[in-house]
Amino acid sequence: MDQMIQRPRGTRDFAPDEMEKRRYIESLMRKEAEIFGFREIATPIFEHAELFTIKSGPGILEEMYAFKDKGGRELTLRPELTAPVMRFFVNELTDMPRPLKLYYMGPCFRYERPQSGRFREFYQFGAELIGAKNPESDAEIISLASSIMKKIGLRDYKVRIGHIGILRDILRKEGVEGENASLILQKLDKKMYDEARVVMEEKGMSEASIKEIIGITKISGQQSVLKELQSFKGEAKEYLSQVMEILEILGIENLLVDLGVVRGLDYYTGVVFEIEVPSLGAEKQVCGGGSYSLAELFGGEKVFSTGFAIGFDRTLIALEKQKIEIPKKRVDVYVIPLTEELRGKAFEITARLRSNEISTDVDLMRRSLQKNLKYAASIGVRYAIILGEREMEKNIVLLRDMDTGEQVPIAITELTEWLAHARGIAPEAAGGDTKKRLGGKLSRPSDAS
RNA sequence: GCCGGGAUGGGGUAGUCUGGUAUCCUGUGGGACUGUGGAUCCCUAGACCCGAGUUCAAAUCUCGGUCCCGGCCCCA
Repeated sequence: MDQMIQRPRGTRDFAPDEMEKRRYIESLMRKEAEIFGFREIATPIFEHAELFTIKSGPGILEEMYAFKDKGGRELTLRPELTAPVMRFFVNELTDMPRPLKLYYMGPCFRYERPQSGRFREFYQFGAELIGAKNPESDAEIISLASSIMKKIGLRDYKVRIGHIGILRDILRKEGVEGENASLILQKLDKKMYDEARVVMEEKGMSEASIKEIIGITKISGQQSVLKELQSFKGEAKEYLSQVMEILEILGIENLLVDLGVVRGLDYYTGVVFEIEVPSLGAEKQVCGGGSYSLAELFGGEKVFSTGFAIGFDRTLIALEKQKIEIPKKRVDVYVIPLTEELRGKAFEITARLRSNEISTDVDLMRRSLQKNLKYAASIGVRYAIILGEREMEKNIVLLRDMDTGEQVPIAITELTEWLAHARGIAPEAAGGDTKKRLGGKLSRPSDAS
């Protein structure tokens, strides 16, 4: 016991109940992405560290699981998925028809201090739409992200949409670009207006522009707030209006224009958005995205893209807080032989049911009937099949409905067919009247999955 | 990197202040029970996060570490 090996800090094990829930939510996300015409891709768990330092600077090495392999290569476990996807695109997918609509799901790793909704190994679900730069593409991406949230049953989420170009344009007019602009945007993102003001003054910006910028970042509300931007009539404003219009036509809910959404990253070029669940507290952001231009950083031509990444674990926490119901998976049948001699018969029946896609468990502990029934109940099986010598002489078994306790004899030859009906599986060998024959004898659960 | 709260069988807990044989619930395995109580009763196994120190004696006190929870910093 003392020598038990602990799981590394910030990682998790997932028990069957939890995996069932995770896979279920994941499948809803995938399904939605595919309904939108996105196709799945996967990239390696580790990459050259350079892939990420190019984009974010050498400072992030501190926050990555970076290591040298036996060939002396500087590698790292991937801290996110946008860069790998763009590398993949530049390397091998540039000749695919545009726009490319890709989605992905997988583990990422960051060497950070774990806290609520924050782990060292965490999962991201994301999508990228590559090769288009127009309002409808941004709307498509935002639409997918919010549709996923809706589909999985999340309530109380807000989609905050901004446009980083509006702020960048004003800064550019004042001659502030690159690093300096990023510094200011970072402060604004955290709503540290006083500090942002100090920096802007240092960079020699006019009082009017400073006031305007701070004013703009505070603008948030329905689409109509865009009208408040009267003094500013840039392309960006028009672009954002169009995005909002399309989203409205698409019927997307919980939208909020919020020009304070900044995302302090250099490569974001236009529309940026976040989805947050306020009840989550400090780690309330469950999704972030926007349009960007990264391909040229990895040696490709300049290609505009737009995408998002959902923090899968946080999203799950949000769903758990609102006590969402996940359909429970059940094993259909548990086969119990009453004597040693019947064990072979039990496996025979088990194999036949399994080959007909009826999920079947069989006694592997040589337990008594009572213990077996108890076990069957505790694992939540739907039907128990009891094999006894008396019935076997007549080639029948006892079929027990574990929910109701009802028990009926049934011919072995009819077992598969009957269960297939009860489960809602279309039986191969038609025989549709079997259902009619036996239908009244056992109540059939309505939640057949 | 910083601040706070924690860690006792698989899960949940009592005991810790005030040092002395570790409590209860639940779950696991088995039995009563050899063909039908998913009930009941019984039995078995199973823990003081790790290391050092103080002490006749440490789950308990001291120090160091690990991990968990929450909050900062950060969040590509």
